[in-house]
Amino acid sequence: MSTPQFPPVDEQMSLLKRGAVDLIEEDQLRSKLQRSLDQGKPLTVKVGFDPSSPDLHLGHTVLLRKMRHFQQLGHRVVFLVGDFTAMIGDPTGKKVTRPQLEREEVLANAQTYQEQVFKVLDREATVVDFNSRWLSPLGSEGLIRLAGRYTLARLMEREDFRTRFANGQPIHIHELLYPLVQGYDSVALAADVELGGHDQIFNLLVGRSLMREDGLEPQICLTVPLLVGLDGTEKMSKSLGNAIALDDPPREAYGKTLSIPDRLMWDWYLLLTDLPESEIEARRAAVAEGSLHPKKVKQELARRIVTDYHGAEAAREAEAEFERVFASGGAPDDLPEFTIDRDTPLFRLLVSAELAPSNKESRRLIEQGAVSVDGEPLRGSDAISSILPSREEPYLLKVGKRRFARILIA
RNA sequence: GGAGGUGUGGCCGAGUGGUCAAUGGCAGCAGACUGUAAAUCUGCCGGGUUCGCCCUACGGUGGUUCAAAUCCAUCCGCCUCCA
Repeated sequence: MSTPQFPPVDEQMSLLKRGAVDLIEEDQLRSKLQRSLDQGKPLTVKVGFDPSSPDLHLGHTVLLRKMRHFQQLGHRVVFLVGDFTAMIGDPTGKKVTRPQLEREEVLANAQTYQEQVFKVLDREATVVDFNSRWLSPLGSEGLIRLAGRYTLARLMEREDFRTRFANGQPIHIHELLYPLVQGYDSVALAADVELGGHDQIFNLLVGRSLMREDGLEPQICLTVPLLVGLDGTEKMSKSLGNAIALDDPPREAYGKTLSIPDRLMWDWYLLLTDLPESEIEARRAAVAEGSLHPKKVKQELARRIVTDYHGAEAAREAEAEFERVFASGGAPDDLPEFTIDRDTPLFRLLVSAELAPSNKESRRLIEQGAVSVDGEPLRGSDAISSILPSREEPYLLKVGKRRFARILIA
């Protein structure tokens, strides 16, 4: 095994600090890096993942990219699947009746997770581990001993617990155990650094304390911000519908990126690309003084994001199509095609072609002037039951801005 | 173990016998406008319809009533307090 070549400490620090929220403690990270450089030994970087929701979006990649930074510098990144913690994690208790199945489910999720994660991470350089490896053998005795090493008062420092307690909302015991168990993972791995989202800072710090108590050198805690989603206010999350999923088709990812508020794109540049910060600043300044159009900058961002997950070719196509559809009112290339019986009234036709979910909605859309045939808008209550004459070539139907289909009248 | 509260459309939340497909907000959809799928304004926002109406829906079930989201019984879920 060859000795890894690490870049100079200052260079490492500047990459690692990019976009970080918390870095506890900066000096300690510096000396760890120095030592690793001197001894030619990589740092162990721990990142925990709860495999309960396998659909990754750009928000998750902020953390993944930071992991990637460590990998680029030659460090050892442990992708820790919280398979044990996920199994005790459900507070409603509805799922506890079938622990066997649930374990399978967790493992299946972890698998899906990994497939997506390696779009960002270097597969070769990633160590995948499972925390059940040490948490299962711990047993109830070990768990109680672990619980004896922390106090309620310290756990209640966590804002989440504090406010829930103050508001009379329930806090289940296992939730209190969570930070401890997560902290124990750090002890088990003897982590040099733990990364997480900013919301994880409390748990990361518990790991730091437990390590110190165990006589280990405490881990560095480095957090990254939660990415703000498409709406420009809430954090990106699938349930809020403001997310770009990693497996969103290129044109979706492209269009969604262009729809973010302008002010948000600087953060996205910082957190979702590796464009040097000086260049980001240069663009920002150029936009501010009016010499660069914000759309241009945002298009570049969208292109970069799509390129990362779908390749340069897909990004070019997505951009061309976006221009065609939205800037010039054209239609995309590959459209779903339907063959419809002749004499079908328009409102039924829309439903058959999956352009409207129900007859009622279909009527509404037509009345509101949302429907056009071959580029000609159809409007009004007369149009609802109108019938398209049959002909050789298919009709191009458009509903709203984004729904298209080709219709062939049988 | 005891006392009380609560369960309404995708979400939050009004409504306490008919005028309720159910006020309002959010989300969503559409139109106008725009560099944008942003912002703003306007409209729509359970389903079917021969446009008369009809069907489904207010935790589940059963009942009272000409009529129930609203009353009664029972069951289920969630929450709080006391022990």
